[in-house]
Amino acid sequence: MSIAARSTYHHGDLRTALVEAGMALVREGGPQALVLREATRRAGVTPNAAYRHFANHQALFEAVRAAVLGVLAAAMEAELRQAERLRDPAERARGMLAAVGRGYLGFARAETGWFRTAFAFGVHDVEVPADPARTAAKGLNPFELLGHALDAMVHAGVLPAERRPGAEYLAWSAVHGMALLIIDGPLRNASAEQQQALGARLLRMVELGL
Amino acid sequence: MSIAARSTYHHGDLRTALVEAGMALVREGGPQALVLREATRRAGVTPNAAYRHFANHQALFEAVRAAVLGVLAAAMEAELRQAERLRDPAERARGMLAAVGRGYLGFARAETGWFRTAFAFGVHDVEVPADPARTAAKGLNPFELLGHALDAMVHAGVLPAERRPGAEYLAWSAVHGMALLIIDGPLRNASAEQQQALGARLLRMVELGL
DNA sequence: ATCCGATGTGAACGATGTCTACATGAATCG
DNA sequence: CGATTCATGTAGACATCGTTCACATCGGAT
Repeated sequence: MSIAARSTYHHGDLRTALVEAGMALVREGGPQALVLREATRRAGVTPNAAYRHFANHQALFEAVRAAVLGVLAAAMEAELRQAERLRDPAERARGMLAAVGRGYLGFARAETGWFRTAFAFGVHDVEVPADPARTAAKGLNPFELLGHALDAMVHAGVLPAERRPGAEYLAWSAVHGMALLIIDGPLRNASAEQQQALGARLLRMVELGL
Repeated sequence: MSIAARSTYHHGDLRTALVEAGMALVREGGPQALVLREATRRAGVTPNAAYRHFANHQALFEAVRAAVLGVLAAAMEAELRQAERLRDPAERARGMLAAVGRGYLGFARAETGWFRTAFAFGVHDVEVPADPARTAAKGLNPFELLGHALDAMVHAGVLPAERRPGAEYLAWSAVHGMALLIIDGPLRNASAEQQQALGARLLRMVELGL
């Protein structure tokens, strides 16, 4: 449905075809790899056709980023579901925070190109992606998932309520920063075990220091 | 020395002229704003002249980044010098860690374009910049300054020695992540007071959780 | 004084984002 | 059912960018 030459004059659903081509480009190569002309090429269409669906390159990029954020959210939710099985409420709440962090870091390591794209030049507002198919049931974005975990911690008495406001920024800072150190920074050559160990230690630091 | 048309055929010191032009470009506009041809234009020189000093665009970019890292290190050292005045060793060690973090976050807020450039697509190895004039006496890079502060904490008994190894990654993660949230993320619209308060709280979290 | 290596110039190529004008065809409406 | 309209795609062009190849110019070593 992407590279194939099309018989009909109209494409059918060029918009999503372009976004999907963009996601493929960006998956390896990161944000720089999103070149409008190549995306149209893969969709079997003239470069200008893209302008019927996106105002410019940046608009296409934002659409791709939104889709990528949906994938990230799904990865985080997958981890969350495991933690939610824990019986003890305090244990579960702590597990949820760790799960959110693990999902985030794991995604950064496994899908570097996508991760870089998701946060290229800023986290922005982390909008919920428009495509509901790619989003999990609740439709929460990564940031909201983190808030969810923190709420659970307060509810379970693991985190004092007065420290709840703003806590997502502290936790997110730590995890996001480590993700960058891992994919591009001094930890990029560390073994997977070392990376995971440091990640776990970071999450303990956050939990302790919050 | 930059825009001026030159009378001599040879420029004199085109290499540093290009780096300085690049720094100006990147200061506003961030990494994307470093366009080779514009840098040569500002140096009053033909585009190809750049290739006598840099293998390609990326090489020029790396040179600019190195210079920017030097400025960042200087900003951090300025903050450090204030903390080093404290008498009580424990107090001083803790103050040094906070100073390093403050310098980092302050630089990110004050020089967004430069900060983005310094860490565009990865922290890499954070090399010491080649230009000694821009570097402070010790010639330490940002990462080493952080290690310095942590060493002081161990020495002062504020940080258990067994937790020292790897601690720079945890601290850097937190501070770097928050810097990104501030310049591009959900905290970009927060007031300077809120940003500073969150920064201070983050640093307390790190100190406590390390 | 002469040569030569370092440095800068000139013209060109392919690629990219984007603009303006034109072509096509599916849906709407008489 | 046929004409028209409007969303969608095409054609061609432009400015800009990074980069290459051949040539020009100069300053310092011989």
